[in-house]
Amino acid sequence: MSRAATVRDIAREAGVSTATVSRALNGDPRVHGTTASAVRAAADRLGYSVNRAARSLKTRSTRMVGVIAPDLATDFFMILADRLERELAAEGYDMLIASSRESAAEEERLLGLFPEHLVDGIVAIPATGESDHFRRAIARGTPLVLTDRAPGNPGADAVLVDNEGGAREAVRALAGLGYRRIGFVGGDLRLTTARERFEGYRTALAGLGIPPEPEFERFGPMHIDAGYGMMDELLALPNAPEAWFVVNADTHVGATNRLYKEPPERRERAALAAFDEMPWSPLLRFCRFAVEQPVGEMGRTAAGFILDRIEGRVGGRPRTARLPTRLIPH
Amino acid sequence: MSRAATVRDIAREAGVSTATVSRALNGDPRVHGTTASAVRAAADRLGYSVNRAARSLKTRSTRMVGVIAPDLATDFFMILADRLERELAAEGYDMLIASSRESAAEEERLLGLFPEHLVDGIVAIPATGESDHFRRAIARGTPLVLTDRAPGNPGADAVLVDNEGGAREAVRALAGLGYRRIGFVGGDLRLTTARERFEGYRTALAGLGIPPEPEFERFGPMHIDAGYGMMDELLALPNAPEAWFVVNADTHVGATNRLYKEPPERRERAALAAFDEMPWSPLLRFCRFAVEQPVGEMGRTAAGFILDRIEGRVGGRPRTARLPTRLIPH
DNA sequence: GCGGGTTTTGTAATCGATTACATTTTCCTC
DNA sequence: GAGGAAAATGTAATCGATTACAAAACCCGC
Repeated sequence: MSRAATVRDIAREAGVSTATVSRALNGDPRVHGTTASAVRAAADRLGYSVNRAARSLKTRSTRMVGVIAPDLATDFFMILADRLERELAAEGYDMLIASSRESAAEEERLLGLFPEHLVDGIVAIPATGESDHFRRAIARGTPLVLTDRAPGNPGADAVLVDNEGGAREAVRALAGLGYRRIGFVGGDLRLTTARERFEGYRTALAGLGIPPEPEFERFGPMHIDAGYGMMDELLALPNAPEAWFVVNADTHVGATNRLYKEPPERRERAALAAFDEMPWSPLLRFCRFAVEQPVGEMGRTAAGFILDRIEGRVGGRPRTARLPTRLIPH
Repeated sequence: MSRAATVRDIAREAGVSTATVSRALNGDPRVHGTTASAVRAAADRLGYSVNRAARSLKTRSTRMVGVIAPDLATDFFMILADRLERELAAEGYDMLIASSRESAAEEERLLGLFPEHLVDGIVAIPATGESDHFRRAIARGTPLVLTDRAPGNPGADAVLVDNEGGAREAVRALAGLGYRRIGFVGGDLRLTTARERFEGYRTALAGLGIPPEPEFERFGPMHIDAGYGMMDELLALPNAPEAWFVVNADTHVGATNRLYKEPPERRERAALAAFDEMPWSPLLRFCRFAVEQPVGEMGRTAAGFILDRIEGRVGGRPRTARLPTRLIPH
């Protein structure tokens, strides 16, 4: 392929200056209608497409928002990204996603890579409990919104859900079915989501007058295998729980998988309540309740926050939204 | 925030020229070790980070690969993206994802947006049966690799799976359980995946001496709701199938959901075989077989193809990889 | 301490689009 | 048709990093 056409080429082709070309193509009302059409025609003829590197070098804006997610294959993150994308598209912004692969170091690298004139702002789903790199990014002036998790207090806008309340409700609902021995299949307590859901679990038990039983509380990475493993340990206890609160969708799958291996009489009585309502949640045998997160609302709020930052509509004080969950019986 | 530091600032700070700064920061062996350290120190002191717009304007390369997926919330696409990302990261490339929202028009827009000096090449999962815009992108010189689906024959490299064989095997396996009345819960035949899987279904029946029954064959968008609807229609037939081949993970969820609503005696005998092995597939009640796609291998192959194109290691003739699936009994 | 090679560093052009400022053209009104 | 405001266009600087080419510094043996 030959060299791509530039404004210069169009200027020559249309017999005008590069200034006029640039203005015509960007819809500047100052160029005469006739000239504008001629320029557009020339651009079409040459198959012109703008060089964004050059443009953003000059304008310092890209109209793109970057999203950093810990993992591309985790449903919840991508559903959130999907909702966010719709909102941003409606405002004329494009969205780019990159994965931090659950690593704070990689996250920091992306936090540096993205602003280097690739995106105007960043929406991140923090990968770990680390927060210093977020603080540094903000100090550098990067418009930043955290979603789902908010480690430390890096002074960024944040869009969160009421994890504590959601978990509390779910555990209460299990108790409402008559269960007293309720296990906790949890996540790494350094993650705010995992910690808050654990607090909800504890609070619910306290409210029900059930003393906490440390043996019933398991923690691990919020993945399928860990869910399986934690359920395995809980089932091995001499006086095992019969109902479980499960911290998210992945652990839910793992825990369910493990339960399937139990003898029928034990399975019969098993009941789960899990965070995250997924399309397949109602199909999982033991799932009695799911805590639905307001993903659409989260996307909408995050889009609003980041656009406000980018377009400078809002001052230094960080905003936090804490959205309610909804308990869904299955 | 004040203006970000530039090579100029570093040059002043370190008492050298911008050329030396650039060379030092890019590890050019021609700069003296002592000078290089001094430059790096100055850069650190000023909190320098390169302006990629400026760099790629000059170098015409970004070491980034763009991925266009029809939908961010579809597991299979994101798992594929995840595997691809790992491969690219290993080669020092970053990956950016954007969603075409199942629209050829949006796909075309991204196909134009991405190369404008944002990425060096594109890996796309085509959204529709359209292929002209892919052809045009290639004509423009954009390094492009198609995955999963390959509409038309746009002359791009493609990484595909043996959809026909996978579906054939799955239907045979259902027949092996004794079923003769096997329904097809399918997808839009304009998509190569849907079409090839349908061919596999037909071929399997033919091989088994079972005459095709058009009433048993349903087509629609490959989504949960459509899966539910198609299953609904199939169950309403006077002499309904008792086993079903389901075209992908989403329709699988929908179809299963619908089956749950059937009276126990009918559910008892129901059996499904579905394309896509997901973590939760073994947990779905009626799923007897899943066709696993070699996602890791697809990512690896796609990464190899696109990097070969970007780095000009391969000529004009497009390459196609057709990878085998694996039947998994549940 | 001088010629010739090797390192190391510097100067200035360049990538392509945007835009401040300057200039020309158009269009009224009197 | 002169004068002046408004509209349209042009000139050239600019964004920040890279790099071709030029120049300087250093090292060596004799």
